[in-house]
Amino acid sequence: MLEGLRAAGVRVTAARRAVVHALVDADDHVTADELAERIADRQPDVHRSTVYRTLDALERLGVVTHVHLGHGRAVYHLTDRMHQHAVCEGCGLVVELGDDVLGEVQARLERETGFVVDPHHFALVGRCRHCAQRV
Amino acid sequence: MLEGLRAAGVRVTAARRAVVHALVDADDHVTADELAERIADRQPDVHRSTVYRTLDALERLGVVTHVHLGHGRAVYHLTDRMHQHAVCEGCGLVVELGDDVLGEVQARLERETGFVVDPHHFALVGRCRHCAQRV
DNA sequence: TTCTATGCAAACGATTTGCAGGGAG
DNA sequence: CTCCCTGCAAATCGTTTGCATAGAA
Repeated sequence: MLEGLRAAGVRVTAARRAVVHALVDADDHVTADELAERIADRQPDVHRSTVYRTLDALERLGVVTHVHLGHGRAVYHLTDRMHQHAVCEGCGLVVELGDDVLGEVQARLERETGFVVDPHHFALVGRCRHCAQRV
Repeated sequence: MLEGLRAAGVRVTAARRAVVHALVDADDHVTADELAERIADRQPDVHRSTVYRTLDALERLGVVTHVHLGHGRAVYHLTDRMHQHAVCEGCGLVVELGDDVLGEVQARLERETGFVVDPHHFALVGRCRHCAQRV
């Protein structure tokens, strides 16, 4: 992957190596800040803004994708680990969904209105099994 | 509606009257800032924060609902004009959808995982007919 | 009179940007 | 040697909050 960067004319630096490693190590659903914290354990001088800029660069290369889980917080993951998300507004639980949950809806919407839904960029929101009961 | 406020133990003030009128007059999908601007035409001393606080109060009473249309901007509308939204990430176009678009998906998700989707709080994102073509 | 609602300014959280210096190629 | 990348500080955007006062009931 780092070689891929170099091939794309992007420079490979210590900060970028750190971001890539942190991403590979991460269980999914990491925020930029969480990544920055984890990186700071070993490289305290990697600045938050660099993490953002690196994530941005990786995203433009197509190897990283971000998802909005609701108010504010966006999470990042490797593109090849792509899947859809549902977020509980009660407890914040993130449910991973198959890539096809919206299949029929997407198809019908496109056929009828021409609108092409991007099911990955924003999570579905709602209430998980537990929180749904105590509303 | 204003009487409803009074009945709920909430005070009816000039600012609140203005917000309610602006909401009623508005074609859907108004941001808090847009409301504040429109109100400022006639009552320049109604502060943005008051608009936010009033919308919040109206929302707690159940007569107003807000929807997140993507990055940042939230839009408000009267609860009885409720419907689902799809937003184009290319041009910002807001498509109004019936209340049932996600019906099957919602049902299946709840049956299989217990997750109850709230299809109103966040819009579906994607690309409208026109923007979908030039990607 | 009482206590909620308001204006103002300042704080907020997540992210972005301008700048001058540092380091990859 | 050239430019991209970085750290830092400051700016941004949408929204919220603390405060002392105006005003609804």
